Amino acid sequence: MEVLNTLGRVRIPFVPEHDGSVGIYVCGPTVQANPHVGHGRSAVAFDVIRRYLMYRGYAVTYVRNITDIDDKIITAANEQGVSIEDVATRAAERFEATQDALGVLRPDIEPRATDHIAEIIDMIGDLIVKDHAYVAGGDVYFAVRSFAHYARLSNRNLDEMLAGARIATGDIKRDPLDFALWKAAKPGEPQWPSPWGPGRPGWHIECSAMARRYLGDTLDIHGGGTDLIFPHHENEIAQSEAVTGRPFAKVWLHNGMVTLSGEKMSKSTGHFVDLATLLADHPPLAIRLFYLRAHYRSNVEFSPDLIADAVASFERLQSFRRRHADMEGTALDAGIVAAFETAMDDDFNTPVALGVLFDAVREGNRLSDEGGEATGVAAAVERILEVLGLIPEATGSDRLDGLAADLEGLAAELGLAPGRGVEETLERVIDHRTEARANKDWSTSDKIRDGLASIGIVIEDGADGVAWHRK
RNA sequence: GGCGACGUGGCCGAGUGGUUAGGCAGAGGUCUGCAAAACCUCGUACCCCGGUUCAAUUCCGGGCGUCGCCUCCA
Repeated sequence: MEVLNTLGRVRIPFVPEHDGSVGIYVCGPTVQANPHVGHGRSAVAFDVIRRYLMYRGYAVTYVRNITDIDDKIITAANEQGVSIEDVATRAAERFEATQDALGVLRPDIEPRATDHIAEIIDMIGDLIVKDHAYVAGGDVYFAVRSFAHYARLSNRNLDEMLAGARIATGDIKRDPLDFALWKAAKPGEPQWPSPWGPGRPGWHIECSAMARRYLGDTLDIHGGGTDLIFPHHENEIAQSEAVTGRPFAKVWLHNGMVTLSGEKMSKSTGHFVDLATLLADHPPLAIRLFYLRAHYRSNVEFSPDLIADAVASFERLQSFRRRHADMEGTALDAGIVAAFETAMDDDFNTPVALGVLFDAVREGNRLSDEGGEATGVAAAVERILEVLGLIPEATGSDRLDGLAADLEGLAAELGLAPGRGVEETLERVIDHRTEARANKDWSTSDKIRDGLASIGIVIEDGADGVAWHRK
């Protein structure tokens, strides 16, 4: 298995620190507002990486933080006249709802910054003792120049950065590039006691503290969006390595951005599409498929047409699964599985993996059309879909929940008594149509099909009977 | 300006020094009462200019263009 490490931009074999186990830390959201399509992309990218590592037999510990204290949360709370806990809790709930819908597995550990103030304070204290940080007023800053490897991840030159840096007037920092580890409390802001006076953590330190707490000094994989490379991940490296003297992460993986008419989606500019809305309007896993069509590292353009494209593509997979259900216990087609693994071993190349998947789908359908044995192919398809997280919850799409009244109405129109349950009512309606077809009463037959379609039930006449599914 | 990524058929999107990516859309066909689903066939694509090579979309150089980061950001 090979991955492209952002650090050094080199392809390297993936070898975890400890045999058989992998610790992953992914930067999660700052919970201040509703998630947009870009947040979903990042979550899905690392969810697939996690699932594939598990598939490959690693014991994965997946940590994704929630940053629940930050300037923007405070601003939002003040604007809405509620507490920061309210803002954070509500935003976190919405975030998790979208994650669930996208089929993103819950993290093994989901630490919150405000639950780790003690670890944060310890780490800052350590940095001061080691002369990598200094107190100024009630603030504490990291002294960037004290860390020789600073800016190695983003490949920047400190002096050139300085030339272009904003000069804040009256700055108490020793160097304009220094960043805050601890911010002195301002009136009306949430605060915690510390050796340097009451205050709150700066933005980057919580990730260093929490990653170390749960995964130790060296992470196998650290992930996040490309927009976090500088300064966030750069600062994490500086803080963590200055304390431990060990490499902070073996591998850095970064997902590309989602763009909208060519430009990055971004909360702050208002240039974004709300994720929950998108998920409500489409099969959520079709959105997941939309993300997976491009390699995780590239940027991906969003548009309604491209979503429609992904929905149609997803429907093809669904149709295949309906046709090839009940594959339990079947041996997987080895060639297909091997091709899938080759694709994923190559830096999690999901577009190629999807190519393998759709090749297999065509092959399976062809075999079935010819009356051949497609179970091995179908079982392999199912396995791949599982690893990619593209199998819908059984409880959702093909149940008749909520359609009882509609179906009974339809039955009544046809002069049929309702069945004992929705299923049976539908059965009676379909039987009635089958009878009509047998009598070549096409108008009745088509009317029933249209009626069912209008309540979201699709009828397909096949060689071996009538099949239905929900749209 | 610095750092990084990228320019592929109607759209999206992999990939390779010479041999089919894949998806969506489109055309024709098979099946079918019709429809849907499915299958078969069809598109000789690789920003421009040089260079290396028997051979370049793929390697090298230059140009043009797009995007990301350099400030909060997945």
